Amino acid sequence: MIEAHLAKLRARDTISAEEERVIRDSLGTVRDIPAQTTCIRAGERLLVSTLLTDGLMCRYKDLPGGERQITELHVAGDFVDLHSFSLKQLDHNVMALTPCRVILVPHVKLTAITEQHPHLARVYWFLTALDAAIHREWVLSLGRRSAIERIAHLMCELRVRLGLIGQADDSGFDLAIKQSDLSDCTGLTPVHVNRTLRELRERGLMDFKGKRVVIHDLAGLKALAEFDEDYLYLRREER
Amino acid sequence: MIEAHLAKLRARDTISAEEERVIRDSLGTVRDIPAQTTCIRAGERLLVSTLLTDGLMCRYKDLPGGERQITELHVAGDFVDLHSFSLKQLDHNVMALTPCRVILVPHVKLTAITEQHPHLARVYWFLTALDAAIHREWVLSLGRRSAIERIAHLMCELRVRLGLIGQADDSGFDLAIKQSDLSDCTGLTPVHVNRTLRELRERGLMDFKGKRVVIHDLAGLKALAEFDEDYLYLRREER
DNA sequence: CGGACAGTTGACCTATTTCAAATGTGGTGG
DNA sequence: CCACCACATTTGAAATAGGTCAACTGTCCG
Repeated sequence: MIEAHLAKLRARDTISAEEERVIRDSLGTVRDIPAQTTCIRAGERLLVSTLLTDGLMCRYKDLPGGERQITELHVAGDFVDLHSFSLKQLDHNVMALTPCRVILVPHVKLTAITEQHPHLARVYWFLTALDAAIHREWVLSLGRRSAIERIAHLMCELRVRLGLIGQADDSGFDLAIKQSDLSDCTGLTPVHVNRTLRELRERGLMDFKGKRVVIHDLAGLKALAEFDEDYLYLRREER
Repeated sequence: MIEAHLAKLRARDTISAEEERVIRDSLGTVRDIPAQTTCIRAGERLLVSTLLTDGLMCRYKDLPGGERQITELHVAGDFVDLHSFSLKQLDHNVMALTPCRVILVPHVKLTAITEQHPHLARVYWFLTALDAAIHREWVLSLGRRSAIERIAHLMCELRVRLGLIGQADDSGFDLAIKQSDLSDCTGLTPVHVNRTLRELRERGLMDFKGKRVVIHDLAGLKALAEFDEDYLYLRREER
């Protein structure tokens, strides 16, 4: 059930059998969340963190006028709000984009990890630093990349992150979200996302149709996005 | 020398005398960095983290074409690359915007803190989560706010963060950066930043002239930016 | 079969960019 | 103290990427 999570960790550091046991002992309630459901709201007092085991979730913020901005997408194996352990309440909402399954991990268990398993604590600290690195890449995209570059870059990111858990390969991956969700990730309008996807199709790079991304020219897509996966910290290190 | 840093921590949690001593014992070399100097480059292997005690620094990423995007500004008291402790190398550069003084903190000292002072470790974990929260607010700005809103919002953020260390009040604060730096924060062109600053001045909200931000109408500025300081986590909590 | 909603397209609009030139401004050397 | 240089700021005019509005076309599901 947490294989994707362990795979994500083990791509970045060594997790001992003992540490794996500690992780498993920390797992609490399992919950299923229907698609399009906001499950955590900004400002709520939180006593658990949410580990996503199946489905696609997002974090988003919105403005009084109703504009929405997604700040990160989450795939299976991601701790969608590990940072709520430090923050106690979030500055953003969390929503299931597809039907999701999650495991709740009590903050008291995380506190115990910081007291008794410092290396594992550092690994989880790393995970939150990795989220921040992804945020920075999105800041760069939103600030300095064109519409087509932003979408191409996001697709490259998703391909790598889904690939880590065996849900993507060079030919593409399933992505059961709406074009308007994509527009909320990229700071564009749904209409312009639609036109830009057509452009990507017409350039022979990729096709997003029927909840699947089909990559026709991965090298070309990466080149357009100027994609450099260093920000995903895929190297194994002693953290 | 680290009073600003302690003030920043103590605005968010209780730091005991013992913990303060541990922090002081972790401090290494002091270094002065001239304005406009990049002191940390993406990809460098890092064994120390950098605590800023005086001046203004930024983290930035750039694209092959030369476009630059600043991902965060740092004021005195900030750990500009505490996350390098987890990440080992950065996905971005760090540059002094003004003449700066920093203290280097060896990662081995931080490791020791995670082994021996779990509460302090959680406080530092929190600091990196706070940086991520700031990143998310910037994602929202870049994705969904107009030029004038972005600049107004950034000024509101700086006023609060500088205020915490006694370097800003309701009337304004010193800000010794160029308009082009502001454009790199907000994803705009320097020309448009200039026009937008004029608009802010003409609306009687604020004036950025001679390296100082003079706020004429704080309430109006906040209203324009739809500024809500919750994302800066100013409440004291047991972390 | 119908209704709701996602995707698609066209025509027009505008915020921001681009390009280019003019005007400060602060520091340095003579 | 002044002249000059480099560089930041300011302004104008023209161009464009992306937004807005509105209609039409799937497509899925009850």
